[in-house]
Amino acid sequence: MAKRKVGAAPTVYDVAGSAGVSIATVSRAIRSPDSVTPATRERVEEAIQRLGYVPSASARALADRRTGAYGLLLPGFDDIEDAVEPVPSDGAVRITDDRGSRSPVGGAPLYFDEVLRGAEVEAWRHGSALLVAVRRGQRQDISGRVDGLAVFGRAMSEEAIGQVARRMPVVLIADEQAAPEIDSVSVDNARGMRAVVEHVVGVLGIRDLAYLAGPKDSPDDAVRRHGFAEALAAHGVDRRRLRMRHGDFGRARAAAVAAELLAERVPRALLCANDQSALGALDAIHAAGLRVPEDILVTGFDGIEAGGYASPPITTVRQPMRALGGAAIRALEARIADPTAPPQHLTLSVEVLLRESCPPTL
Amino acid sequence: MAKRKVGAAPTVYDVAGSAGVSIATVSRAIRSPDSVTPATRERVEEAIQRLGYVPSASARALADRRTGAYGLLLPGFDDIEDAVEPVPSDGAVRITDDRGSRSPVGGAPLYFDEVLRGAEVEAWRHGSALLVAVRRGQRQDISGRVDGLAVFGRAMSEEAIGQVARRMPVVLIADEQAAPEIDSVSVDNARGMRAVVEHVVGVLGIRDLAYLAGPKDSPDDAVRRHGFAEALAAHGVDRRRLRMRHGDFGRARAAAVAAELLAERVPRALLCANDQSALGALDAIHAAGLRVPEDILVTGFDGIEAGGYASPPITTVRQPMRALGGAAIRALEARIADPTAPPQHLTLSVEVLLRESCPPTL
DNA sequence: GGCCGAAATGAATGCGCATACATTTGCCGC
DNA sequence: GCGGCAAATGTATGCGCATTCATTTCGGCC
Repeated sequence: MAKRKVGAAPTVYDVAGSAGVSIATVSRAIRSPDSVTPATRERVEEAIQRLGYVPSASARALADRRTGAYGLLLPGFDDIEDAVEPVPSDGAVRITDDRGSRSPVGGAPLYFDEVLRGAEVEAWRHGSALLVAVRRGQRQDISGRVDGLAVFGRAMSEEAIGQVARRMPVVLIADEQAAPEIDSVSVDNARGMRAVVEHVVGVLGIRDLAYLAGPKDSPDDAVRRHGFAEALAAHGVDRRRLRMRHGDFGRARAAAVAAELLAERVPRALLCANDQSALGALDAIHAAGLRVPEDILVTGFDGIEAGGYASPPITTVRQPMRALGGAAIRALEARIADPTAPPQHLTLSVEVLLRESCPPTL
Repeated sequence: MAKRKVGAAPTVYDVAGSAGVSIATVSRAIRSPDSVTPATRERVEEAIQRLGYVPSASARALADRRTGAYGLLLPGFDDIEDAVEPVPSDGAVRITDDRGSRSPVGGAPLYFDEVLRGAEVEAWRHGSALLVAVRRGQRQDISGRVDGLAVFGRAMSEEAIGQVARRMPVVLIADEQAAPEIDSVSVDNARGMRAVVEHVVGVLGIRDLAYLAGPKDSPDDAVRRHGFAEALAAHGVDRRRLRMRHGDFGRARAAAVAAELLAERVPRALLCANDQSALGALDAIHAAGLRVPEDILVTGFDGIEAGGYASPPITTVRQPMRALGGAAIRALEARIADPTAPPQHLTLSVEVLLRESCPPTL
């Protein structure tokens, strides 16, 4: 057994010594097994096993001039910025009456989980690792750690994106209004929303709609709003009859805004820019003593899990989250393979899920 | 401006040349600004700005002998293994009647998202990055990329964990039955479940219970089951009157199992090992035409978002997911700081959220 | 058996950074 | 104005690996 400092991870040198070959041979046995005699290869592999050798990704990255990792930048939320103090169990279990509160446990939309998994699987398929970062300030430190960066819409300022894009491939996720020269993958928000409106207006024949939009600075929201407007126009619905309010994509705010809107007058259908808003709208509707779908129809957008458990379950537009994450990584890989190709903008198709809050027929 | 190959990322050498100093000074200006004259520091910083220099994490890791990254290993699920083919939008939007299906959109529990964020925040607070991997085979390749690994319960075989633990700190998340010599962080499953039973039996005075457990090989489930049994014993409830069935922590299976159980006889309360199971139980209960909580009480465990949106909202035990992730990273940091300390096993406290499915009083 | 070319292997170098050690600069007091 | 010392800066080396180029080994063939 080769001598090496205990505690330190074994290196190629240890393996080489142990197998009685040079480090070059060890390296080759790993990277291009065919370029090495079967006999020596076996000796090397045996030594690797024996020592429990694992190549240092850092050294490899340095020599290769690529890190073998991609970064995924998720949006942060105010309450996410702070570390949460872990409370060790002291034996007591707090018991809380949580009836009526229905507070979202995390506060943050949990739907990034799916995107993350999609991205991770694709990255590893390609032999790369996935680094995750949550937006916080403008840290671009990750750019020194990865070969490419997938950025969620609004997770990074345009300026910061431009900075990073100068030194490595960047792909924008779910941000259709992105700079046209930067690759992007998104879902077909406009068509999704249009399909919903088509259903409500075209199929159900309802012309008395209201729209609960997202924040004014959200690109997603802008696109959905646009799809909404298009469909209305196509059906000759008077824009002036349409009432629209802006929320913040959050449930609480949506409930407040919806309440105002209902107090004014109850529309036959309330279309919401996302599921969280739709859940908020339901809160307000229930509070007003109205029934869904009898008195008012509600639709959401995103396909979050909770939407299917609401009462009634919310008609929504399901986004292919997993595929979105995978597509983002593929876009990075493609960009690395051909840095000179024109910018790619991939749009994934969505699916309308008709549920009780806005059924197939009335 | 210093000459450098275009396209290549600038290095310390470029910065040094541009600022008219040596690379050592550049390095110091970055790492320990105080050890450098304010004047030179400014020159260096200016050059860094000008060139858009970002240190190579790989080179730094090599020199430092630490990567500055932690790994988080999430459990994978069968359907996660495969990459999802992105479907480009062809203009058509599929419209599906999704009434009654209530299919979870992703299939996978989305609650890792919270843990991930907790871990990421804590890691970055410490100046480290977070690498995410999804279980798939036994790949320990990540061990060459990180300084420590946080492993979710069941995300890795015991043997593989032992392997990795030989070369770097490992902390187990939510796996209380873990090898005692490996650090772990978990939530107080036993006390949480016990508190629920205390409420049902002690406060509500119900003695006719059934338990819908998770998979037999789940450590989490074992612990919850144990807490359940303890509380029963404490209240002198006859174990033989208790009916228990094993599910798989999934909703569909739970619905099937619960249906069997109900067909046999309807208990006054059905306690479930997790929220997904409780949702499944609700499905079966509704299908059987029973009312919750009038005919039967239901409780879950985990505090997933959907539980709060169910009809009725499900009483559950909320786990501090975010804190759990943060605590895992802290444990790694502590272990790195003192490799010789005895194994630490941190248990975070949980909270019972009483909601309509099992209210504070009847 | 000896020669030649190809395959296998080894030696040496660089990737970008941190740092130990060497050198220079600056400052103080006399 | 100079010695002496501390602070500032520079030089050189190694981190672990991939890879180029040099060297050795092996086969085939005459």
